Amino acid sequence: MNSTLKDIARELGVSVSTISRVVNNKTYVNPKTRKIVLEGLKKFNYMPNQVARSLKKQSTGTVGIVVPDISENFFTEIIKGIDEVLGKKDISIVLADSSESAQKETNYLKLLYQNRIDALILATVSKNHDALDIYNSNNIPVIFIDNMPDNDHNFDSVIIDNNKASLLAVNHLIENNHRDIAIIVGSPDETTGYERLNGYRRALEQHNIIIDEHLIQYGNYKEDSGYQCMKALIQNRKDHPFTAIYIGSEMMTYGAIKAIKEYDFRIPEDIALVGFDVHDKSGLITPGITSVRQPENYIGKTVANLVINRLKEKKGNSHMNPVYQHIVLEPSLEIRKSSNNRDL
Amino acid sequence: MNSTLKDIARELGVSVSTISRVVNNKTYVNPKTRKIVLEGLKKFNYMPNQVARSLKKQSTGTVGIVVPDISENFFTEIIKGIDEVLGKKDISIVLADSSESAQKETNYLKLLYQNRIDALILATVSKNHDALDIYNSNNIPVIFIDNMPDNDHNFDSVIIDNNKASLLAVNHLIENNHRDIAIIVGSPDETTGYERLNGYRRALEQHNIIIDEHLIQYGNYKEDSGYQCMKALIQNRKDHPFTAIYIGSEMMTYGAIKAIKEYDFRIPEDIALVGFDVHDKSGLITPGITSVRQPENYIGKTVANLVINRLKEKKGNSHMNPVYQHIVLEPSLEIRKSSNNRDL
DNA sequence: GTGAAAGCGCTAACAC
DNA sequence: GTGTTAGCGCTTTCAC
Repeated sequence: MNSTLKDIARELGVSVSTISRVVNNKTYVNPKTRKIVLEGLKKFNYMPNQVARSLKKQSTGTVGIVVPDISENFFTEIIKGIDEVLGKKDISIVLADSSESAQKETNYLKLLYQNRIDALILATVSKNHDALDIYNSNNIPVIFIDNMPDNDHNFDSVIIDNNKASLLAVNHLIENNHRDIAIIVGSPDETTGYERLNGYRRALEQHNIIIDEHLIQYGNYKEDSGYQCMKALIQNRKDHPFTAIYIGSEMMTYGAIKAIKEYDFRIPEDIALVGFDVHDKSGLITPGITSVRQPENYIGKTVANLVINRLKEKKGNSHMNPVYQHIVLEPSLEIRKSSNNRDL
Repeated sequence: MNSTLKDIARELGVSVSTISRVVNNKTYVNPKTRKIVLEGLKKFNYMPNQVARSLKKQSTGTVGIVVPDISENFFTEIIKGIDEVLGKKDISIVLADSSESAQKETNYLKLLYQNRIDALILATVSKNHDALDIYNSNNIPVIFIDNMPDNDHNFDSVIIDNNKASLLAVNHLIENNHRDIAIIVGSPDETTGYERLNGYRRALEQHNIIIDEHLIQYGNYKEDSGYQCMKALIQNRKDHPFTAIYIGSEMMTYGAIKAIKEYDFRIPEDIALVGFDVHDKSGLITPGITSVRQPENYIGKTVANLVINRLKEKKGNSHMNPVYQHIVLEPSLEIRKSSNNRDL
């Protein structure tokens, strides 16, 4: 069995507080006793009980992360970035996967609160954030990534400029002589859907292209919805023709391509394509897919530093700086074969 | 601020223990007081402090998972399987990424112990498991996945039959008329390396093919090592010719293909290829890669059920059943274009 | 059926 | 420089 401070204190004939002092080496301890204690700790292989510590200190040294899907590279790369920074500060991470379910997300928010995480990083899929009230009222920092919350902004956030992301994508297609450009995008209830659609509209308007609302399809980020949306577009092609498509997520991109292939259209010759967040770890995806990319690692590091600052503030004043930070990072466009038919 | 049992007790004029009773609804409580208490709990939006609970109960309801790389689909799919089962039992998961570093792994084992996880699921990259002694002596179940520990087997495990995996892969190549088959495999210090190499040898021996030791390359599971190993094989090709290659991990497979392409060899015409754990989420990898596949979701669920059983045992006897379980699951072979040149 | 009280393992005043 | 003690929030035994 594991020994506690009390056990060791009894054994060594010193008080618990003395041992606690050398374990945490804060106050000065007589070098002689310190040595005795250190040997005792080693002998008993003392491992502090973090649970007891957390209870006493009212802080667990843990931050919670909730994402919709840990098998998406986009999220795992962010998590790694976060981990790189927080690990150095001895802050542990508790990771939860909401499986794109608002209900599960809410449950996790409660669960994590009960576990008294020191801060929360949230890639929300929900419109309702009442579960965050308890974080607010207990002064626990919450930082949004990927998606912003609906109404009030009592939280920090780190996202990319989704509007600009779409401008990059659509302008690129326009430069490649496309004017009839369709889009498959997430629900406008989420900022990632709303802002990306916005950018699409703006790009077209800037080039005086009249927007055909039939070329706009709303998906749910999953592969099958990309497939279904693409099918719908293709079936309407007679009345609402298009030569290019812009798709707002990785899995929907793969689904859409599946549909395109089923109808024997060629990419990019018949349909030029720009995706979003496409990670080709294999380097073998054919055709290479032009895609909007986000700086995942940097997002992760930025979020982590924000967390650290918030935690530092809290230790100081006891009240957080009420000015919330909304950090907006730059997306980029990775150009591959799928969009390039300038030579036709 | 958050209210505690004490706060609410004072407010309602009942004792702390009564409230605790209705919160956990174990003992019978007078329906009238129960009602009063329930209303009070709602009014104050009571959220139990899991830290205090854990300290008192000497159990956190949390299991730790340590994997070498959360961006590998192999691991995230396992984690999802685990989560599906444990989530239903209200057991939370703490996830740690050791980044393929034995040092980091050891640190996490200590950290997780200090956080008093109730059980540990470990995909080890280390040869030294001294850090697990403390788990052993405190009766905390440890379950290995993917790799087995070096010497003693005081732990449960859930792995696939790696030997058989190689038989599937190599026999398939032999059936496609290959006899000079190279291999890139993980370090023989790990069971995933050792057993996969073993199976490779056995398959060749069973077909009376003399093994050319020069065709055996040891990598470290990362992409670049696949690339380097493949390059080495190609450069020795004059003296040690081969027409097919079997590669023991996903990222090494991609690295190896990169090298093959650099030398302008064709797959499968010049070099037929079988990979391991290749996940093609896009469905667009060209050529399609024949690969050994593991039942990740099922592995996850199996591990989770083992955890649950161990925890149940512990609650009962206080001593765990000393018979350790080593569950071995079946790999399968997913056949695609990369290995198929039977028609040549 | 309910309350009082001990105690999980630790930290941090406060005394000396 | 070190020990004593209270208490973090909770569960659970033991009285009544």
